[in-house]
Amino acid sequence: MISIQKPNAAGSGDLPHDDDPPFDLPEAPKAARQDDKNSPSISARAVAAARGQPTYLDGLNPEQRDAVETTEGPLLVLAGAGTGKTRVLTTRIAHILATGRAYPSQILAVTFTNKAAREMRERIGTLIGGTLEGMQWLGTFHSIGVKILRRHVELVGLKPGFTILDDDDQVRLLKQVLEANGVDKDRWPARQLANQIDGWKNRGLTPDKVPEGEAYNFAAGKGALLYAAYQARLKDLNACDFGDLLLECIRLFRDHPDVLADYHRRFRYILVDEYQDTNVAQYLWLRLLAKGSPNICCVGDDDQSIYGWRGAEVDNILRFEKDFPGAKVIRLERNYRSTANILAAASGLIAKNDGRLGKTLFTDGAAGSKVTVANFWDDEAEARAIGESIERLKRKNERLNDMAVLVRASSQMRAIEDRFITLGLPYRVIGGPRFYERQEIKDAIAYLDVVANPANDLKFERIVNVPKRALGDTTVKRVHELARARAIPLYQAAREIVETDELTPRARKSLFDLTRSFERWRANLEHMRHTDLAEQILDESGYTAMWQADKSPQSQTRLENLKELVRFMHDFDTLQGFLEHVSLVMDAEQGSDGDRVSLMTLHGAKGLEFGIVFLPGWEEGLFPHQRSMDESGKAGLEEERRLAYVGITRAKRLAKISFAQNRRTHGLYQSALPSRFVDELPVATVEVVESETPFGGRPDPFGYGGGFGQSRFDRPGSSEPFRSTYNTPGWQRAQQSWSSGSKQDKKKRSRGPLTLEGELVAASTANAPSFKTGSRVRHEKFGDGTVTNVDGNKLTIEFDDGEIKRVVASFVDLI
DNA sequence: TATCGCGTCCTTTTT
DNA sequence: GGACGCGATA
Repeated sequence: MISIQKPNAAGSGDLPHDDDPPFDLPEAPKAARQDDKNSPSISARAVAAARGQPTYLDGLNPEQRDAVETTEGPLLVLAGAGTGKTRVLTTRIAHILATGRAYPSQILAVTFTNKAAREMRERIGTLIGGTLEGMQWLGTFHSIGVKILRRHVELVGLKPGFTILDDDDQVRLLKQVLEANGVDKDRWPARQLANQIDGWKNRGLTPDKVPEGEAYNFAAGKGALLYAAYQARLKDLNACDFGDLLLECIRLFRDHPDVLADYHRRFRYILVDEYQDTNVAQYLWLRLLAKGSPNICCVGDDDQSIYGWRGAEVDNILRFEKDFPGAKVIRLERNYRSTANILAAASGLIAKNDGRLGKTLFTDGAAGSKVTVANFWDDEAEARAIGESIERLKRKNERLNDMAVLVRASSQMRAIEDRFITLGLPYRVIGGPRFYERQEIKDAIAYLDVVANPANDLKFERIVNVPKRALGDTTVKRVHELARARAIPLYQAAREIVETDELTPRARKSLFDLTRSFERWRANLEHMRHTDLAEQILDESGYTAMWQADKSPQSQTRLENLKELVRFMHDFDTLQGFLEHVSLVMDAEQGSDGDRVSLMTLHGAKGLEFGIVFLPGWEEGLFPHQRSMDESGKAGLEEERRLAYVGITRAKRLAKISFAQNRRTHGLYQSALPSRFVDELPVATVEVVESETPFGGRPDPFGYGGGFGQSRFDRPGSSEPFRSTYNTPGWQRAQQSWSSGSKQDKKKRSRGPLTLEGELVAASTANAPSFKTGSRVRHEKFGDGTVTNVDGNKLTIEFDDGEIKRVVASFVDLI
């Protein structure tokens, strides 16, 4: 019995449980293994059922069941969209546990996101009845990577309590590296180098392994050298970036076979979610770990591989059978999510891709409605139509929660959001800047980090002059020089430099005060609750005051976010524990209150499902995106097509595709061609719809739309001249500046289908503040303004930037 | 040192 | 259209 090297004390919160159960526990019951390959007979199941056993297998279809019960040997589960992938994965784990094949701590289960890990944990818990305990190796690639590294810190050349750099830190550090190596940081931006290095790390390349040709991509051949210098700096700082969490593990496993052997003994079963998204480093990591046990089960869908641009290798999944000889492949093709028409549309589209493993989704369900395709004059008309369509559906008792608008690029969101705001349609944006990525949260965390860990130079640099305290570049540079010369952390250098007269008196005083504050806070670390300390730090540093003094409309939200942060810290026992969580789990559940339409990118929609899905912006250049095609050619186009496939398959009942003839891009009004994907949809599954609003554009008979004639969605004969001037761009521009009550506005409202106004008035008068002409109000997005007209629950507001907008009252606050 | 105005660039994004 | 970064200026 070999015991795993004791984890290092610092930063290992999970220490007490870490080594149990011991590895030499009695073998799991052998009898249970006999039915591995063949499903138990009906009578055997009846017997089992009588003993009250595997209810978790109920309701699985034969393929799913096969995937659950084939526990031994390599297994690839090709799970099409909506075929019960997560169910198989979680049931499989429950099965392994229930049949005593392994203890929870002997199962390695990897996901990509914390959310997926969390969900899996919960669902397994439900299956086995209760909370899942002891599955310490269920997590993301990165969180498991850190866990392994923390247990063997000294072997990888790090010290206990090493820090994990976030994006900002990484770029800040690279800037220094560039400067130190005399690289012109205008010509060679740090951001670009960061991407380059991430790319190398994704492919498992250490500085010495970077192909010579590629090393020349950056700064005239200095690429690999800068990469090496960056790694050296990381070691100095006792830090690593996300890529290192895997690379260092790989190095550890290769250099220390004994350590790897320990993990081999430990992990009897390995499960991997979303295998099509793994990159080379993750693949190598898995390969090394899987050498100990053939029981590796990867679940994925080559048709949903949409992260090639960040290093995912579809090839990993395509190659699975070669990599793991004797592998069994199970296809899950029975779809439980979408109607037959939606499935057929998606399948027809994805069939245009080469190099697939190939699956044919089917359903026993109804044919359902055809996928609709509509064409609009421009992006604003498209947004208007979506808004009206949603209102109409809502009146038919559809829940907003069950609808989503999926866009290719976030720049498409603005037009749609604007429309929703005007209509008063509640919506939520998914995947916007997340909580921990917000400036104020990062700043606050930087303060806390420096208190807990004075050697964290990058965080110190982040907040040294935030709020402004007269410590500009020149001062920081001096501190840097001293730190470098003496090989000490910046913070210590700051403390020493204030003892000299190297700085201007003003800077010296200011820096002295700052270091003294940090000393004070650090002294309080011992005897104060970390939440109280956080409040003290935010107050005394002047950080809260900085936002209180800020007059921008978002400052209030920022202050609330800070409060939320402190509230969230209560969930942790120590500051250290909190910081550890934050560095890895940049993720906080956002409130999902109320009935709201979801708005997100197609990438963000992966794994989700909605009854009704709107897919706007299907235009050449936007979708497929030009850049994707320019940079990656056919592979890029195929990835875009997979993205389209992902989009359509999110829909359960209704998928509504649309494209605009004109779109505002980069501030320019440009004409666009329908996406080739539109014409690739199988004709039988599609219904071309007339624009659903009076304003929807038709191909322009006077020649403007000349370029659109090829599409089979242009029906000669049905074209009419503009029925009015409403669909001209000029009209729309004019419309923006109208105040309420104008003739056209009334006309517009009465023409269209009834709006939700009645309902909204009813809903919002309950606790509506009383707005009147002249009221000063604040809008989350548009800022402050003055009410110039009140019309029921709709306000016309002249914002301070001169914009006049009509907004539903519930979107603004009195100030 | 802080701030303003100008030029540049524009997918997707998790850890 | 708008975010960001830089250089000139107060």
